Amino acid sequence: MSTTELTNWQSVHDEVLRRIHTREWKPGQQIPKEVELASELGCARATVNRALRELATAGFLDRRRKAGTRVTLHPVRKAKLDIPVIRLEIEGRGQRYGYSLISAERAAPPHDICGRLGVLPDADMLHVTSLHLADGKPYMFENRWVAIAAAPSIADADLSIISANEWLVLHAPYTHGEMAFSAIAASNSEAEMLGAAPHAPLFLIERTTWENDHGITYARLVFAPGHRVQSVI
Amino acid sequence: MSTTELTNWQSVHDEVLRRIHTREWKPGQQIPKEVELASELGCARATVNRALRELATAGFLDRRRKAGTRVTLHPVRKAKLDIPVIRLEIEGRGQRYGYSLISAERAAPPHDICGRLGVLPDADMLHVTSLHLADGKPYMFENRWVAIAAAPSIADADLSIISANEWLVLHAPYTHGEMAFSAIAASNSEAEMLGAAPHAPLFLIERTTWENDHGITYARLVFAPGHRVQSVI
DNA sequence: AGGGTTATTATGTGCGTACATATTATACTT
DNA sequence: AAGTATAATATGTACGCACATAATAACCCT
Repeated sequence: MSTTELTNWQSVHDEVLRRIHTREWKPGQQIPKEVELASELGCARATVNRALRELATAGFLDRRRKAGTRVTLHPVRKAKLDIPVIRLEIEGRGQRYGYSLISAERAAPPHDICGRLGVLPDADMLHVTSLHLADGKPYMFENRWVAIAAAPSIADADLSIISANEWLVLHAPYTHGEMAFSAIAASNSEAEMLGAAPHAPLFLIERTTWENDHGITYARLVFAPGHRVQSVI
Repeated sequence: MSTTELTNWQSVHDEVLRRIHTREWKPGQQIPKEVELASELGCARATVNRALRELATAGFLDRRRKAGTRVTLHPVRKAKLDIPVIRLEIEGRGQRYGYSLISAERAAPPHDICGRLGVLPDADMLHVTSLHLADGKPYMFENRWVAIAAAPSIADADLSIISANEWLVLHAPYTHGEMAFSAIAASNSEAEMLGAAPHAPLFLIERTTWENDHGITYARLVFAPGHRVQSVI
């Protein structure tokens, strides 16, 4: 055994992943316990623990106290999807960002918004619609409802300069949220706004955010034709 | 200072997150160094380190050696998206899973597939099309190319029983992959297959997977109308 | 000033020990 | 046989220490 010692958690991580990929350890199979691996690889148990922990959160391993560690049977792969502010998303692609406010008015929320955000039908809300541009061309149409109670100072913000999207990120951080992707047919107004044919297939993102079970905002983001959301696995 | 001591990393994590949310520590601001926080909260530096590390990977903090730790200015929120095998996705929703193979034949790959997977135009590939059903109704149409060199034994698999999707997960684990979401108009054949109107907006997922820069498979998954992909932020 | 070298410093990580906790296996009771 | 208390065990984590590493600050020389 002239095995070079793996004394850092990264190399242990890689070695374990290698054994999983080469099927040396098969799906469902139990792998050696931490102390055994530690002595085999020539490092401390804490180091092995760190490596296996990362692999478990990544979905490659199932770990349970006393029961030990085994290779995940059906590895539920997790796609990681970065969600920057729209402006940074566009600028990051080397394009020029543009923004134009279409409307901003206080109004009572329609019924479905109440349900989504968990607010009362007579709540004081801000309804904002705007268009985001990339290199001068329509990129995304934003239709957003904001609970003013959750972010009072947005009433004073000049939303013709900074988008509600970006204002909220800066001033009303959320604790958690939901996001849903789907495909819709362009309505007449959306088609006109985004320069698409009527009934053209458009990519839709719906985003709802809360701060401690207190609804902040619901946004309906309709993208120009051809939009792709990409992600690494 | 009768502060109760936070002696586990979870509580330190929560406390730091609280200070970020309450704006006690503002975006861009530098937070106390690990040793200071440790003595303030009454725990070891390693404990603080663990908590801050998790917050950094979650995107709330920016950490750099010597420069210290500061609250992220534009928190790039990360959407986590679980990608189970289609069968489990459907069964997990309490529906009955069905599967029917449409075609499976060896063929030379079209030009665009070569580019995506990085294989030669004369490569030996398997072209599989199939339909996945939920409660007997069309759910998703799968159009897949598999590099036989990357998974030779798939030539012997009975793809009328197990879907190529599931077979590959079990027998040809990948090291990394790409996934793209978009909206398309249903082609005539897709419309018929999925029970949709021609040109109806359909949700499309394209998935490409590699094993160590060696292309394995490219899949084009077209979903029945109304499909939504949901994710938590 | 300018450019390059050297100290300083905050985070990153490894190690050994100790104890906590969840879960399983075993022994025991009825 | 069934249920219940008890022991055994693998992982989870806290701690203190040491050293590695990267980035900045200070210094020095010309």
